[in-house]
Amino acid sequence: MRNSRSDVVAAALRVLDAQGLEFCSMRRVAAELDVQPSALYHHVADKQTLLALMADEIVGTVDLGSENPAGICADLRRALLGIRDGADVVATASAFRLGASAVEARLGELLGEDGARTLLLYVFGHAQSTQTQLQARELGVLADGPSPVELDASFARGVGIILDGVRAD
Amino acid sequence: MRNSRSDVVAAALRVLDAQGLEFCSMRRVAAELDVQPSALYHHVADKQTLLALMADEIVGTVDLGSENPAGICADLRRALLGIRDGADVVATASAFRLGASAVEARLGELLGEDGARTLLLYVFGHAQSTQTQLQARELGVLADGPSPVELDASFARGVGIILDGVRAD
DNA sequence: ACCTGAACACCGTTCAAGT
DNA sequence: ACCTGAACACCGTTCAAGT
Repeated sequence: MRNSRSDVVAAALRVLDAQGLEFCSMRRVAAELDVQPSALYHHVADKQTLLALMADEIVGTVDLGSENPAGICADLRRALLGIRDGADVVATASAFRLGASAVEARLGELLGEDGARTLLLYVFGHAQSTQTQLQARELGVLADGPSPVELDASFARGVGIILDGVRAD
Repeated sequence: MRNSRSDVVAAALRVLDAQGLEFCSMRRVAAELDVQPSALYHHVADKQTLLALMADEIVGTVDLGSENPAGICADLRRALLGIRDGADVVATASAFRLGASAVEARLGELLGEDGARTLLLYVFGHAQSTQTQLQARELGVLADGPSPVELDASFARGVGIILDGVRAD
């Protein structure tokens, strides 16, 4: 046995974190494993499937035990921001199978379907925008804009607004 | 004078609507204009810039006169869904310059910054997910899932939740 | 089962040169 | 000012063939 499917996913996540989604090509993932590009297709149907598996891995670390929706959202955000372009990867993959995720199911139990959906879309959107801004800042493309602390606070306020709205229903 | 910058943007929007974002390449936009790919770089710095101009065009049709935030959101959604992959194009482009858009400024006047931001991220996320689902349905990849009417309703409920939350603040 | 090697049909972008 | 032609360094994916 040489490489397994999870070796491929792990290598892809390493490439993602090191180079970003733009450069996370099948060819670079193959190179990370010292293997020809075509070898990947023995483990994975296509790139889209690989991205979905990566998304599962990223979201899999979220703690669903809590009764506190704001806590779950914060933990999801932590997971998304924990790897380069994580929000993009998960948002794109989830768009294809919203309702399939354990996080949405758990939030649905706590808040109802509409609340869960509203909250999730907000968390993805905010995390995506945060990650894009922080990267632009690193590249020196963007000088101004909110600091990380301000972004944390703005995230929390948005979650608060939505939770207030769910309760007001 | 042969082609202008707006000719390029218009051609790109035609290709986008006909083929989708995945196939909206610089080479295909050039072909749409009966021109070599390299000719586009006389009008536009790179593909990212072209996508930003397309996003401006898409969002430019939104009516900002109304005092009613829900109405503005509905109109923004109409604009995003009015062209294939419009939500994706605008969401990606806006991530780079949130705060720059006229829509966010107008919603900010009506609701405050946090409310405007929360609402906008939700509208983008919902429209993106809607567009992905409808396309998957067309391709026969997805058989079940909410109908267009149900998607409209779920959108309206999400907007309602957020507006209730803003008022409860 | 897992991988190589070679090929196919694409990309975005640059740059000298033409009109 | 606007465009061509040619090139460069990439893509994702397929498929026969090897072990």
